[in-house]
Amino acid sequence: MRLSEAVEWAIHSCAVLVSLPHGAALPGAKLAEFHELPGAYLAKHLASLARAGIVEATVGRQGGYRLARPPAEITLWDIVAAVEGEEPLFRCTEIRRRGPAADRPSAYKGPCGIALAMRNAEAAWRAELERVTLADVCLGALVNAPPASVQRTAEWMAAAAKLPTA
Amino acid sequence: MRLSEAVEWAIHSCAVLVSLPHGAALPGAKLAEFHELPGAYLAKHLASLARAGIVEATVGRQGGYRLARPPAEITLWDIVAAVEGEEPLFRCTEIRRRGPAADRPSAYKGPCGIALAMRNAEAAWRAELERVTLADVCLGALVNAPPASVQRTAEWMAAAAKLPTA
DNA sequence: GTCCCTATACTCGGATAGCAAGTGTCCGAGTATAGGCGG
DNA sequence: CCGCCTATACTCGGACACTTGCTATCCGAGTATAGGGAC
Repeated sequence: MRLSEAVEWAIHSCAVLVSLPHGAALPGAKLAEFHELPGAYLAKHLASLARAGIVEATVGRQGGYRLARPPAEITLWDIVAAVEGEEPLFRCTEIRRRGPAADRPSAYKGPCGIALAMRNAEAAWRAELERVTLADVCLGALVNAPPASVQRTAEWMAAAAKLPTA
Repeated sequence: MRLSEAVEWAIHSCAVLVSLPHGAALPGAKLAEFHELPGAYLAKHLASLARAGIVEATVGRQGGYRLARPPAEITLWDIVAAVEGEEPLFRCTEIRRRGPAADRPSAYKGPCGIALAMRNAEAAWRAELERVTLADVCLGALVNAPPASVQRTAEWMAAAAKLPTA
């Protein structure tokens, strides 16, 4: 079992959008070009991010994507949940209520202990993802990334971004 | 994204094996019958548990499965890892090193911050699963399960288990 | 009665199909701009 | 010269094929037992 590759793409794409000038927009095709990703497929997931209210999409000639909230208010969990869905990793099918030793369904009061434990573990995972914001990862990237890459990113962004009508 | 249904089967099956008399064995077919599971498919995953050293498999007429360790020394993570594999949920493909703004690969010193954050979250998930042992869930089940079900389980087990040659 | 041998019945394990979900792609609906035309 | 209108180019969003991995199944390799026969 593994997370969809699109999760990585979505997080990196959001990180790129952080350095977008306020009010500007960046087309999905440019966003895909920045990481050499398949544009059409990335667009599919950018749409998911838009539905989740993480990014805003504006159509038309000057259109594109921009963050819908400040980076400090977007957590990694928000992005993961938008791309993968909020459904839990573990789904209890209540097999304990089946088989030769099963009692009538109404006799099972509390939830299945195994499902509970799995749910707790998922909650810990989710809590850790909620603790990290987009601002955090961008700050870390800005410190660790090669200076030349930061420079080129700024230049590329200036050329690719669609500035608002001033 | 969701975990394989076999994870639930494996945990419940191990929980059943806890109440097996010491030295006895329970065939995979019986184990499947207890939860009305597809026997052939469950066998596939029981083999995984055996490879991981969680259960022992003995072949032959009196053969079957038994736990390889005391229930208190088997964690939920052990079972999940055995069934799903130890590969991380999130796999970083280093897309930051690609595209127009990328620097030469050797310029990227530390690991990708996003991958690090995802890995931390997974570690929290794993830690929570390692905190819960098979003994824990069985104790909880024994308390919460309907008494009639516990009774029937004991009877069924007495009939299905293959006792060691005394 | 005791021992040995053989046939049997039962076990697990890996190799083989079917299906759902993730992956990848395309085209249509909609909008802000750019240019041409009229006043 | 200025304003309006139209055609254009560009955007996103949802509908359509393809590949990977989970789901399900079967048959073969191997072993402890049970029974029969010989001593």
